Amino acid sequence: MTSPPAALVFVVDDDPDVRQSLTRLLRASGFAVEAFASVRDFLARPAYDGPCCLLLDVRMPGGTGLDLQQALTSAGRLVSIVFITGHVDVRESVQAMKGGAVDFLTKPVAAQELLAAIRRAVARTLEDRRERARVTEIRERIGTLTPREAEVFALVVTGMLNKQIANSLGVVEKTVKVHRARVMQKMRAGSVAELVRLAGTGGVLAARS
Amino acid sequence: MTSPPAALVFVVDDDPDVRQSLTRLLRASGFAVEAFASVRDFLARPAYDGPCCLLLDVRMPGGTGLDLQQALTSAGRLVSIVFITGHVDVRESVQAMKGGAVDFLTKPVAAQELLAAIRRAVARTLEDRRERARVTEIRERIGTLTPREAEVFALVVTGMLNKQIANSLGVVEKTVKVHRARVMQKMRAGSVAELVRLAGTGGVLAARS
DNA sequence: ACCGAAGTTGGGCGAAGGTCCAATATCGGT
DNA sequence: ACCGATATTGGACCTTCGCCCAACTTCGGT
Repeated sequence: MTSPPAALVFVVDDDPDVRQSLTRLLRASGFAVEAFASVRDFLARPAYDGPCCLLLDVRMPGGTGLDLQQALTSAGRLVSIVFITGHVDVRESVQAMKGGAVDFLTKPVAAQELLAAIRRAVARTLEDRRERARVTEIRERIGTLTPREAEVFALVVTGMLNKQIANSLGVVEKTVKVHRARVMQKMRAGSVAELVRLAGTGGVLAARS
Repeated sequence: MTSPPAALVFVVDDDPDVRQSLTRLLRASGFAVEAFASVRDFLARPAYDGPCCLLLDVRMPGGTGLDLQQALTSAGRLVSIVFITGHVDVRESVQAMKGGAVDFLTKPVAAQELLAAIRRAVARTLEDRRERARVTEIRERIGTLTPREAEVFALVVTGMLNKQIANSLGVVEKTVKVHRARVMQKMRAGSVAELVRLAGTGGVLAARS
């Protein structure tokens, strides 16, 4: 479709012929491709942070695709996965899907089906990473708050008035104002509404008042 | 575990023997069970809003389990599903999992595995329904807002000041105050923070200021 | 023609929030 | 012992908000 490579697809399969044909198909469809013969080889490659996805054989000597899926999840490496398998094993497919796989296809794979799955996987990778980037950004801002500021922050997003917060913390209202102002600065919030939203996506859950 | 039935499990399978044995197993484990021979029979039963889940055979004459899954989703009937199948079909399992199934088991099923899946399904049913109930409640409150109030509502959760909202709507600040007060009443929000959270779970997405 | 809901505007008052100014005490690290 | 970060408090000033009172217009249904 597009002239420049739409995304990078990592193909991991122990069968050279399969790698060959998958690579050809994907390249013909405008994707960049890097093929690996084993999970080990793939993990040796430095993480890629552009648009990409993983096309993964399930059963391979020296580390299965499901293991790799687990490993990537644990390591926090967000790469959406499309599985391909030559063996008919429902248990494996279910585990893969539970683990967040985008799709789980059986050989022989219809080209259109594969390409559609790949595109969805690339899109999901991007979306997941965007989301995580947002959360990380907010968490970092929260990290710059002093303990006291963090307390005030948590109470402000609860909807408490400065006076109430002051009572709750055992200090004077004026002090709360100072902390509050600093919180707004550090969190780069222009309003309480924004602050509440930041708290939400940042994981600072406000208890019901 | 518990003496009173923990939950109601709907078993749908065309094989009488399977229904029999599943029913026996589940009852022995403290679940209440209702068994049906077909999708049609199950759909004839009025919806149950207590803790429950669906134990569903995939292939049956007169409507497959996957069809039922689709139908329930479309109808907005939240019942988590555990599939059981006698046929090894990866495509079916993947579709089921994509459709939100809790698990997809193959015959013969290990009792412990089945029970664990059932418990997870019941828990998810409850959780999903609680979540939907919350959203519905909030949507209903939003529904009581007049058009103008809804506009003010949307702008307030953006973090705009009354004065800015007034300019944006071409009215005087005083008017905005009136609408705003009514919004707080109708939405039963005690603070802007609460209002923002209500807007979030209610689907009123505040554009970035 | 009448009535109620919705939208609008007015005044005034007290509470709350934001922003300047400046000051003090404590604690940990240099 | 000194310094910077943190936490604390004070005052003054202005803005903003929430809530009380009341009033007017428009629109749609009875």
